Amino acid sequence: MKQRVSALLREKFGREVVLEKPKDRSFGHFATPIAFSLSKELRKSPMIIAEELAASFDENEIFTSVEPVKGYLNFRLSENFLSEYSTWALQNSSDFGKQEKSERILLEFVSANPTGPLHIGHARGAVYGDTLLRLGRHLGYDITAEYYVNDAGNQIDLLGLSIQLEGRRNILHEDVVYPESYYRGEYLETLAREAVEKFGNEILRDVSRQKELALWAKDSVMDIIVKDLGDTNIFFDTFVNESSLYDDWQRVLAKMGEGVYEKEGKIWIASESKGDEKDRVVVREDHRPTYLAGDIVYHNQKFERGYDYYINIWGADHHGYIPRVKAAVEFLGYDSSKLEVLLSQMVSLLKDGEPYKMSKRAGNVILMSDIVQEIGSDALRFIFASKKSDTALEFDLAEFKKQDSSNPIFYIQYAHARIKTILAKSDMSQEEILRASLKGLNENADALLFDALLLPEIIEDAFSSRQVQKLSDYLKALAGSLHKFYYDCRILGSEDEAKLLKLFMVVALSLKTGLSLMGIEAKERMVKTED
RNA sequence: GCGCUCGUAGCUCAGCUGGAUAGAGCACUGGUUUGCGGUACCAGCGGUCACAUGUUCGAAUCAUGUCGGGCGCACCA
Repeated sequence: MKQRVSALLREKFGREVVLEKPKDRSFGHFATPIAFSLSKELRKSPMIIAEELAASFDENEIFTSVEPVKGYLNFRLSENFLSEYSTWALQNSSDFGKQEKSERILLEFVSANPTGPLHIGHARGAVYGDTLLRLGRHLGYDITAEYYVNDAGNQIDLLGLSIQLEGRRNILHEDVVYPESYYRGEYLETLAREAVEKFGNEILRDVSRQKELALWAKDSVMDIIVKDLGDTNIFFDTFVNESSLYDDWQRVLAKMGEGVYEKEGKIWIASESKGDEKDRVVVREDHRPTYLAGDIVYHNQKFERGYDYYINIWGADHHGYIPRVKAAVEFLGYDSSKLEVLLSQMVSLLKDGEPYKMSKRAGNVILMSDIVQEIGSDALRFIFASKKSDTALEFDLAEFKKQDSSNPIFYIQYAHARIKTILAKSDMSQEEILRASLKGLNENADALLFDALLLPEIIEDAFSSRQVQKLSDYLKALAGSLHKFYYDCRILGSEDEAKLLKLFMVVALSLKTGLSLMGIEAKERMVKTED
């Protein structure tokens, strides 16, 4: 809709025109402050320019009026245009808001180490990434969702050790001395039991078999992770194992040429020359590669696969890591501006106003699966997709268990269900409703229709700004408009029943499409559940 | 100390590529159709947009500085 308007104005004025939503709907559907920017070059007051511009519009199919107000140019869309657009949207419902972008994008997210189940922080990045993925695909981008599995290095050794400790203590009932760092959590005991079944008790005692144990266990851990993700409708196309990349290390090292050098028996990357704080070690004196080495090989492999654009979602505590990876990408001969790193900030949880208690059995970490069990996948996804990903977030679980308007996900679902219920109750057929024209609606109905038709713009904006909360904010507002309209206006039995039902269908289409882009299924009706 | 980031209503947060009177939800207070799901709706209360200076016709938005919070500053991932 906005695209059509922009295109028309661009043609008319010969330049990009800033289109905004008027503060007050009574001004019109769209507005532009273009007269302000023209006033300098034309040496005339914005108000006069606006008046002249407004007068220059002929009759056309899109606008019913163009009015100058205090220097702004306000546009009102014609009923005809809105009505036809609505009919088109309803007839092509699965295409609503779709576009034909063609870039190929590699989106890497979650990438949590295969050393334990996902916690609430991972969940946030996962939901953020998956929502972007859905938005991007809706816009036509060809996006690959990828998970990078850090299955090499210290953390894997630590996993083996941790399973042994847990098994020896809880299964073999031995006294164990805990080292400084090891993992904890209920899943370790489960893994230890499975290991004993598969390999026998010795696997828990033999220090030399830690690696073997860990390499077996990490696959089981990945199964847990994949299940946790699947339970919230998050699925990956590809998994890349760090361990599979190291064969390539010498070649990649050579490829970086001047970007790497030897000093003190180690190999360094000259990242400082690319804006990093200092140069970094990539291979230690004992020839073991550092974590960064793995990421360099991985990013090389990514770029060799030849995507148009690369997006990584990282925990915000890794933000200092961005310059060195970008430096490496440049040394490898690629354009680092094609790599965008988005950050997902920390999450703290409350329950009824009190800090959420972390269970010892979970290893003092709030597990994603526990929260999904408590409030459901829909609520979890909604919470994380409704706040800017890169600012710290605190939320109260209790708020999302309520079944009234204070709970946004409930509120939106209820709006959708209300429409479905009333459509089911009406005697009119789908065909009859679709045939109705949306012309001649009153002001409130017109406003509701316009709001519902804005979804495509919201999707585009949410994706291109990487701010997925714009979608949830929109859905909340649209649901609010619907509830209000419903309260004010009798639908069934009214003269305009067909029109109003059609209007409601457009609203339902937007709500349903928007929710599905958030990975949430729109409900046909609300069922009151006991807490 | 250095880097990044945030500071908007009592609370949780929008708004930030500069634009019309700064918004929403929660909380609190008071209301609502003898009608389609009241699981809803309406109204009220509440702000020096952390502070200062600058740029501009115009600043919550941009720049610089100050103060305050978070994160990072590994040959750990």
